Amino acid sequence: MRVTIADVARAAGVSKTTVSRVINTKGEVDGGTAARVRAVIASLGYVPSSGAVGLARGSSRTVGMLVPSLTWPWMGEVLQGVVDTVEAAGYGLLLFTFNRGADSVERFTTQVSARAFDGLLVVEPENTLDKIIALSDRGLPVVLIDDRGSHPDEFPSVVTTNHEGGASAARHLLADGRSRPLVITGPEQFGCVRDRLGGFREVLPTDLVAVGDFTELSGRLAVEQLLAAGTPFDSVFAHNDISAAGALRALRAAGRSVPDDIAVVGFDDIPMAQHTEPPLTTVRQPTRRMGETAALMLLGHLGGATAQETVVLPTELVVRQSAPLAANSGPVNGSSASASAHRFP
Amino acid sequence: MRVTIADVARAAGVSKTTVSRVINTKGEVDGGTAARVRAVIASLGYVPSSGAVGLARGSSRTVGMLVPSLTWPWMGEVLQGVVDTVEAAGYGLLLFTFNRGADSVERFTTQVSARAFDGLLVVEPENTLDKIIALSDRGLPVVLIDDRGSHPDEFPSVVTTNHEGGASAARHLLADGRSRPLVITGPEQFGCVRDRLGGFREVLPTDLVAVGDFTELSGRLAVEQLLAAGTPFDSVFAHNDISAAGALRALRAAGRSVPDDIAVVGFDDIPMAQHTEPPLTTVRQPTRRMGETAALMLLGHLGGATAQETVVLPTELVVRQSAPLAANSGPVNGSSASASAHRFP
DNA sequence: CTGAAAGCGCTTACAG
DNA sequence: CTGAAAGCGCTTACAG
Repeated sequence: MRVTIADVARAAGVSKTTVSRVINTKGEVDGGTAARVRAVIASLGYVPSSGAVGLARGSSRTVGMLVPSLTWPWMGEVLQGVVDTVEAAGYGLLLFTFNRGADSVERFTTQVSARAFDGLLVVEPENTLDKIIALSDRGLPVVLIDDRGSHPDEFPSVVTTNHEGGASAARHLLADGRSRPLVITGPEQFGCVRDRLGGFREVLPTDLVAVGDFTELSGRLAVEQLLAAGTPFDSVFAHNDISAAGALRALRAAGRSVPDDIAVVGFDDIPMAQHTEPPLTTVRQPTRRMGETAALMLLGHLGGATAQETVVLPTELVVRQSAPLAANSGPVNGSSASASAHRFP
Repeated sequence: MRVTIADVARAAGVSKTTVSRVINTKGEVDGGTAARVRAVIASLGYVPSSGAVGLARGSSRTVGMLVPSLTWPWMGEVLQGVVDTVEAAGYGLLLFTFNRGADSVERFTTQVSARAFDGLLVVEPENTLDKIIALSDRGLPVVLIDDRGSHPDEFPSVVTTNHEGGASAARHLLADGRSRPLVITGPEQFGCVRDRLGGFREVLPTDLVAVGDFTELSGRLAVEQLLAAGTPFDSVFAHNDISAAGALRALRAAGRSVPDDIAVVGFDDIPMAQHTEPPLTTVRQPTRRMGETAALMLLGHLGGATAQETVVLPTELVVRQSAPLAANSGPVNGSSASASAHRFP
């Protein structure tokens, strides 16, 4: 059935050892012999069995990736960055999710111990950080894509500049003459939420802070409550684009004009941000690059490089109509994110 | 280092064969012996090496999945459906993309031949259908998630009711008293586009057809051109939600009210559809279930079931404000897709 | 009910 | 430059 290294050896009139050397370009092989072996490999369509190679070599040339959910709006970008990098290095990517609770965890841990992969990329372990630490302690190389800013120092991680991102939003609003901002945060326990809020307030102090949960509803309610209370405000900084969309909806329903009455800035720059009404000014997370960087770090580690520390990737303020460059400055081209991007180093 | 089956056998005072039998609950084993072996396995933390098991058994308990891109708005749902199903069956999922052209294809084909996985799930092979067919011919079980309606009969596939989906959009508009619809299609070569258009026109004939390419821009331009030409129309059926969003934007810019002047219906029900202004009535593709179903079909096939034919999953019209149930019937709750869902079998 | 042995398809010292 | 042999960690007839 399957063509094996033995078939190639036989057809080429050499030993399996020599075939192996040709395949892996390891050790000296006579030029003519090598050419002959290669010809046979091509004609037979021989491809080494990854399972056998892995068993013999003790590694699988595969990395695992563990994510809480695949349907979050920015997860696709992270994944794409990871897959591209991993594929380019000739590795495979084994994907796992943690969405069925204890059962998933159990199954996953088993797969790990089975050495189905050589290293692991993790997004947001949340309640499973201890499990991951245990795996890491057992010798599994791990790199964390830390979008929650949990700052564990057990393993290298890739994070973004949440503090500076918050500050950039504040500077933008300040430059636009806004002085009474409402901040709609995510869950308080997240490090990224504290960082974004801290960075924002350092530039533009405010006591109008509504604790949200990253949902559209929480953004809508925050604005509705503030409007109902009659508290004056001239801008909104939401900790993610989804809750910013909720804020936009509440403002529209209340007849407030964005950005004339109220400017709105989000966080993430998910695809939807280009399609809200008006298109959303937002602090872009470099999600794809975070994926690429984490994969590169892990591959480097597998290749023997010494484990790196935390790598910080910069956010980028993307200016669209919900908070243009100057107050009432008219329409801004919002369909091209990079064209209208404003970089803060 | 690693705990092997030999270590377990030694510690339990039995042969590797017996340990293997206990692990796989295969063949008769004395109850006491089995209990002892299990205790040793637990205390040593033994987990079989997946590579070795795969080599010995000739299968990897892993399925591959090949997608053109991970950042498309509905890909996350498909992936989630696949991963959930595959994980529940104790299989691993190896993910591949085709985004670096010939290079990716080459690398991928190699991985396949390396038997890194037992079966393959494919989304939209597009220009690589011949490659996939070749793999299938070589004995690799393949299931296609066919969102483009290319209808190849080389392997089993999961599709959705594009024709009926188009018809349901037309019935909805017709019931709302609309008679002059503009259809904004996707690329003409796609089977799904022909099906959606055909289904729509059977119910609501129209000659206002703009060939788009699934981008926001194409939706915007189609509407702008029709408005500029002064051609009257009272509704829009766009072949995906992105181009529907473009249509919404163009209508808003032109001062046309949606849905009072023009009703708009999209296709897909991507997350963004809930956040457009107004929220979008759309024909929902059961993307997650398509992923689950395809995975189930593949696993069944691997388990020895005879290969199934094409499985067709129904679309579902989700009614939101851009085209409510009756003309000018006022606000519809658009935040809960399923609550406001209208099923067509 | 249990075990010795062969075999899955490779890689890697070791020897020449 | 090349090959015989052991070994990676399992499973599976085969024999008892």
